[in-house]
Amino acid sequence: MKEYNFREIEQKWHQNWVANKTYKVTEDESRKKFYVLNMFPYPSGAGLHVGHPLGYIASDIYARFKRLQGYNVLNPMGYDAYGLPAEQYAIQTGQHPEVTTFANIDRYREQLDKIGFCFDWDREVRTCALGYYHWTQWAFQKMFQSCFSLTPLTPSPKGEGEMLGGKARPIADLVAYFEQNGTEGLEQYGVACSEELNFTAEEWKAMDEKQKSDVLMNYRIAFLGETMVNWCPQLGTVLANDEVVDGVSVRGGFPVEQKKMRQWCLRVSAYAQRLLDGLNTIQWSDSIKETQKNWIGRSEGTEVLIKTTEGAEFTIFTTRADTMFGVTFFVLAPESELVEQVTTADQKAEVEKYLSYVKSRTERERMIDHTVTGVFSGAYGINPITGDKCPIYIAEYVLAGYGTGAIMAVPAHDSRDYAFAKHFDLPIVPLVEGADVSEESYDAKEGIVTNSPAEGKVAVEYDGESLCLNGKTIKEAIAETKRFVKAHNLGRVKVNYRLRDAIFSRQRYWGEPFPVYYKNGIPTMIPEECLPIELPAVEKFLPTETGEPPLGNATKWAWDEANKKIVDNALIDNKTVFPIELYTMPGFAGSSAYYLRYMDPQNNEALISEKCADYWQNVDLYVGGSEHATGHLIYSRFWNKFLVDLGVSKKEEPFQKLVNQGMIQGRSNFVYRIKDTNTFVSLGLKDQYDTTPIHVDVNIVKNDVLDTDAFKAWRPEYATAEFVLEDGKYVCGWAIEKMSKSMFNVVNPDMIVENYGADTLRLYEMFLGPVEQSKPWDTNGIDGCFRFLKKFWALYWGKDDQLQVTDSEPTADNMKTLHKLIKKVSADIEAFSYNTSIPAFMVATSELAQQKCTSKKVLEPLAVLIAPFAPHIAEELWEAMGHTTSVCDAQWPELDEKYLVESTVKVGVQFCGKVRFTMEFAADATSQQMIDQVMAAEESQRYLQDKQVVKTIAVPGRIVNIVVK
RNA sequence: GCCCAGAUGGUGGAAUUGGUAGACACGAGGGACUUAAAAUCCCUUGGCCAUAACGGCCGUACGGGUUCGAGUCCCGUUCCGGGCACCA
Repeated sequence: MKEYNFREIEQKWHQNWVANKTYKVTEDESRKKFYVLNMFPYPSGAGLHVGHPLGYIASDIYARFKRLQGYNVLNPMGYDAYGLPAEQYAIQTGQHPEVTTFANIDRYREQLDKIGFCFDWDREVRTCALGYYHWTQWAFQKMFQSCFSLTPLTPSPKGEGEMLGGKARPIADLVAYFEQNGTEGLEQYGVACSEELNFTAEEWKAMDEKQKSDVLMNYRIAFLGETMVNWCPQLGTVLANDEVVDGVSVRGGFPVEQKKMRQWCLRVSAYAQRLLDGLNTIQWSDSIKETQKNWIGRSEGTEVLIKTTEGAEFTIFTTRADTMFGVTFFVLAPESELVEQVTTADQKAEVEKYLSYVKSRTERERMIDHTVTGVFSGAYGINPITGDKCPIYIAEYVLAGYGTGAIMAVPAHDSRDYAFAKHFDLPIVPLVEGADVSEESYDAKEGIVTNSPAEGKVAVEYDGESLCLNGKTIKEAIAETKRFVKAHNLGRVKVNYRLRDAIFSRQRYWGEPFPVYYKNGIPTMIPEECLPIELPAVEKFLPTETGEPPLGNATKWAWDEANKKIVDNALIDNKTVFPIELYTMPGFAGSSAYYLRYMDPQNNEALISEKCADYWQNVDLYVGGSEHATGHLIYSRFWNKFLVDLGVSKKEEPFQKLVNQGMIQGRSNFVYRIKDTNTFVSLGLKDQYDTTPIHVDVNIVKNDVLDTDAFKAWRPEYATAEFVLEDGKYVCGWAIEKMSKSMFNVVNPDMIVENYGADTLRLYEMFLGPVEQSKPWDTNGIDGCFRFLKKFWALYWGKDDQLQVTDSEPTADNMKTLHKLIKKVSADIEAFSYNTSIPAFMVATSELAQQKCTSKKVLEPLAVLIAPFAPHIAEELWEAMGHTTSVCDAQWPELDEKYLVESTVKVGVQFCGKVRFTMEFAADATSQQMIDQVMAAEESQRYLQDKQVVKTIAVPGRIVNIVVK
């Protein structure tokens, strides 16, 4: 029989695919499109390990399957090429990050090519390529030139249907509005802003350029904002919220502090509602939708205006409007501007002391340490519902960044307020029937409201009406209070989101430069036709001595406005030549719209052409890790929605279906050295000695048995190692850990491909378990898949290297095996459960081998079925069977149920719910026929003896159960 | 604290969605072929009891429940993983 020479086969087909451009994709209106995408990798210096290709293989199978079904499949790949590691390497070595990045990309490409993916490499994108980041810069400028409002600021000519949740509009519309009305009446349009401003049309017209620029910044979607940012001193840059976990940076784990800085931001918060609503229209896992919902954090509540006895006023936000009668104090956030307005003269010293204490605490300390602290402001607020005067406190448990930075405290029904009240000995007034608040607060949102108002008391009257909530459920009480507050103008119903605007600038070198220059302090866009603005060369990649970002080292980084070009810094005169922005964009800038660029990667006129956008629409299947849930997957959705508003992107949601592949963990091996010796003891005997476990390279261990010679050669200090063996073998211990160099548990795909071939690797990665599940890599099982491919190969080859595929008619058994497989595999791929298809292939292969099937009518479709999983072997067999075109262009075999119809079925016969034996029934037997047959059967008699039949249950084709007593 | 997902042999994992639990693979044990090794093939492999043979009982983290019948549905508990977290 002809040997399965995978090395020869795979090399042959790699060359063939390149030569024939087998995976080239073009827009083809005559065929339905299907867009499969993987999260593109950051090309790190370590290269790919066996975990990386998991998602690529899964989506490659899907892409190949869809192509076989006749779809025009887009399955591209590229590189998220800007990033910290390359920059840090550059700082250490002076090597330009582009050099290391390109070297890493080449290595990635080489590794990827070995695995046989059907990527169309002509569509490759790199975020650091000029032709690519052109459009990142362009999108930023469009965001700068846009504001966001719920309804159009100009009457729309056709009264077009408005997008629920608002959309981006030209900032010019807002300027026109200001010219006419100032800010008057603006609130009814729902314009997203950093803070609410008030001016008249005259005041607007009287403003100078700088003032107008500052006002508009308040509304732009990409804006320069003075905000609290996550500053990481060790990294020398600010970070977005999703880049900080537990007060330290995700990359490097360095402490992060809060700092007020002027930074570029994206008004992601404006899209909060659309981001939330969109989740209902996409096929993502519940857990990731949940994560995004939490991150967006919508809460519906009420804002109420509170006046102080001193005449100041502030607004509080509450989701529990029903508890207005239980308010016993108010609390302001220490960072809030209200503190200054409210604090009385005689409490000023105390308050200042407290504020400096709060300032001294780091974000991390505040997060971990929840002890009750606070100070009395000296002022009292008047509860507009009850008329009661309650003290106003300042305390760090109230956050400035959420709601209005001020709350009403209801200690009876909020655990935080409760702790505060206990500490400062403030009254606690319960409002829910049966609630016991002597030990803790009653936070639950269920129960009947009482004590609102208390017996014998009457709430404040407005227009002859006063609020009474007694006897209502909490839900009803909330609704009633909202109505009352609104009706009497005491406040308004308000929705708040936890989602913050994204900080969009970084103090780094290796990122997209901003196409912005500063014209006498006014940030100004470099004209669109002058884009892209190329990242300038610098000598050093560190910040400058004066603390400016690395781009401050660039000598040619000034904008000549008249000549529209970049010139030497020396020419800056702030009349015609101006300095350019020194910040660069963050990592998520380039990765937010890359899926669109794949549709039309070479286009220099636009991000994508209208034609390509219309054809490819959005990603049908997106595969990637769930760790991007609150980062990339939010930013991308935001960015896409903005581009939809611009008319560039065609679908509200960029990724219709999302599959999160699990992480591949490492399986480490250990040897046990007897203390103070160079002798190693096998796992089973180690307890007899005093040993230290030592990580050993998993590549010199097979099935947990150490190759002792390889071990001696591994490191010089082990050259003289001695072993205490069990059964003549050295057995290693093992543990599941992260795959990393330091644990010597990294398994490289190249090695697997070298030893077993790409097809075996692909099969085995899928066989390991569900794609979505995290699991340890264990090379041990791979032999099973390799053996299977050899058996599969053997189906086609007879003696003397001759193909044994004949034109003979297939038997009924042959067809049954084939169609069972078609049914199973088609359903599995569609459901992304490849791990169960491979066993199906194994079973079918051994069945066909047993049947001695040689019929072309079976073996041809079989080769097509395996093509998505093991494309090389499929191509080889396809060619051997006389085809001159690629198996990729074959037709996915159609299922014919008629081969699966059984004349008889085997059914378990139960007595009293327990299966006692199996019986054959006619496939179309009715329940009654089955029961009759069971009753008459000889086997049944022992269970029926002396007993009475109580009940009979039969499901045709499934089960018969006789209950006896 | 709140929300989400999960727990099945020595191991990775199947189970037509309420109908013969443990497919398939690894590992282990036994055997065949071979001078030998590799490769290949065959048998056994959840636990306990039993046997010349048939067979029986227990078993899907734990405790209850619904049902003729539960790995699957419901209630409670434990453990592991993920998200959010002074968000009012």
